[in-house]
Amino acid sequence: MEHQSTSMQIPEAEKSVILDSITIDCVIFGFKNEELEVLLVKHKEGISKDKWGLPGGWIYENEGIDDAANRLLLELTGIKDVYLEQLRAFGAPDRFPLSRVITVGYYALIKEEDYDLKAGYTAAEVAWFKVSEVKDLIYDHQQILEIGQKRLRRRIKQEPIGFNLLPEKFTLLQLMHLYEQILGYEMDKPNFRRKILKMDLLTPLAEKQKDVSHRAAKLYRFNPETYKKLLEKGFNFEF
Amino acid sequence: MEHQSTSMQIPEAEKSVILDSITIDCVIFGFKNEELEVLLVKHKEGISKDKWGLPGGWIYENEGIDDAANRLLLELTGIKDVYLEQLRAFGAPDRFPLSRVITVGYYALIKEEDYDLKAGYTAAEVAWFKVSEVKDLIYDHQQILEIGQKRLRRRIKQEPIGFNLLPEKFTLLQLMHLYEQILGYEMDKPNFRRKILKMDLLTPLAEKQKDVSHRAAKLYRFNPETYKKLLEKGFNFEF
DNA sequence: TACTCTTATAGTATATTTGACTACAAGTAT
DNA sequence: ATACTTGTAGTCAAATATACTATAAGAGTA
Repeated sequence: MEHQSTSMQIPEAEKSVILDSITIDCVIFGFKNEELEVLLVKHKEGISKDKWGLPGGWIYENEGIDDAANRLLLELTGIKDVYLEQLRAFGAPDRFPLSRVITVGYYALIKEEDYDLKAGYTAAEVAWFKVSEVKDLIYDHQQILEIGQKRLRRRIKQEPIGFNLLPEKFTLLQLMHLYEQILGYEMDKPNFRRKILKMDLLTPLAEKQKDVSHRAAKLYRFNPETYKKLLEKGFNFEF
Repeated sequence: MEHQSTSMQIPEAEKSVILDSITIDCVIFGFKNEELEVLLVKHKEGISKDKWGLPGGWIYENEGIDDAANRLLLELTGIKDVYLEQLRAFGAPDRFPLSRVITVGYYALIKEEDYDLKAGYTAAEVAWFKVSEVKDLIYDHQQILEIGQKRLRRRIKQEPIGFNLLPEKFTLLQLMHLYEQILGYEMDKPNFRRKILKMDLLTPLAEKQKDVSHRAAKLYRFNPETYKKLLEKGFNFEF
C-alpha cells in the first residue's frame, strides 16, 4: 500500500507521525464454496490506482506493528477483532518503485460470513478472490500471498486452524475438503474421519445437515478445550 | 544495535544512505560441550556501551534485508557465508529507547569451530554464551533470542538442521544429545538410532571415535542428497 | 590376565497407527 | 420400489512407535 506516499491521502498534520520506510500488508484468507479465497483491495489513488493488492499501509510512530496491522485492516476493509499473525518482513531493495520501503506481512483466517466488507480510507473496493485465480497484484504482493499460503499449509498440519475458516457448525466432509483444498491432495474419507474423531477435538451436535439431496451428515463443532490440551503436548495433523 | 544512531560510528557521508527506523539483529546458534550457545557482541559505544546484545545494525538504502543481515554479521563478528533465515519483525513502539525503530530478526546455525571470531565495527567484543545462562540483553534482544529458540525447536522436528551445529563427523550419541538439548527431553538410545538410520540420512564412515575411555562409537557424516529427497516428500523428525 | 566399568549396538515383543479397502446405512430423486 | 448419492462402520495387513533386554567392544585397574 505504499502508493499512499504519493497519494494526497494523508493529511499534512499526520505525516510527521508516520514511519516512512515501513509498511504493513495483510493476507486474509477465507473459505467459500470449497475454495480458498483471499481478501484484496483496489487502490483509489497513487501510482497503483485501480490495481488490486493486499490491504495494508503505513505505521504510526507510536503504534506497535501488530496494532498497526489491525488498524489498517479495519480502516480498509471494515474487519476487526481478528487474530493476525505475522509472516515476516519483505525487504528487497526494489520491491516498491518510488522509494525504499520494507513491508511486514501478516496473515489471518476468517469466516467470511461473519464480516461485512466496507471499503474505506484509500481503498476504492474490497472483495474476495479465489486464491487460485489471483494474479498481477501490485509490487511484491503476489510473493507475500504465496508466503502466506505456504505458512497456512505448514500450520494446518500442526494446528487445527482450519476451524477458523469454517462456519460454527460443519460436517466432517466439509472439514476434509478444506484440508484437501489447502494441502492440495485427496484424502480417504473413512480414514480422515477416524483420525480426527479420535483426537476428540470435535463435539458432535444433535443436529444434522439440511437441504441436501442425499443422506444428511452429522454436524460438529470445534472443541477449544481439547485443542488447548493438544497444543501443549504437541500433535500432528497430517493426513 | 540501534545505539549506532547516537554513537559516532557512522561517517556523515554514509548516514544519508541508511534507513533510520529499521535494523537487523541476528541470533547465531552454536553447539559446544553438549550445550546450545548463542553469539553475542559487546557494544563499544552509544547508550548500550559495555552491554551485550545480538549482533545487528542498520540497513543501507540500496541493500536487501537478507544482504544487510549477512553484511552486519560479517562486520561485527567476522562470520560469513552462513545461511541466515528470517525470524520476523519486532516492532513494539517502545522497544528502543531513543527513537522508533523496528528490527528484523534473523537466525542461523553454525559449527563453532569453523569460524574465527573477530570483533569489528561497533563491537568491542564477540563471544559465545550458553543460551541457558544468557540474561539482561539490551532492548528486546532477550525476546528475539527466545523466538529464535522457539523456531529452532520447531524446525528441528521437521528438518535435519541439527547437522549444521555439529562437526563434519559425529557419533549417533552426539546427535541424540543435540536433539535432547534443543527439545528439552530425554530419548531412548536404541530407538533413536534405529529411526535415524532407517532414514538413510547418515553416511557411516570407516572411522571411529578416538581418545575415549570406553568402546569407541562409529562416526557418521550427514548425507545431503537424501536430505534433499526427504525435504521434497516431507518427513517428521520427532523422537 | 581377568575382572569391572562404560558406552555402543543388536534384538525382541507389544501396542498403536497407517493406508487401502469393503460393506452397509440413510436419505433423495425417479 | 429402485437407483443413486453420500455418510458411517468395520476389516486387515503393513508399518511404526515404545519400552525394554541382551550382548559387544573397548579402556582401566587389580
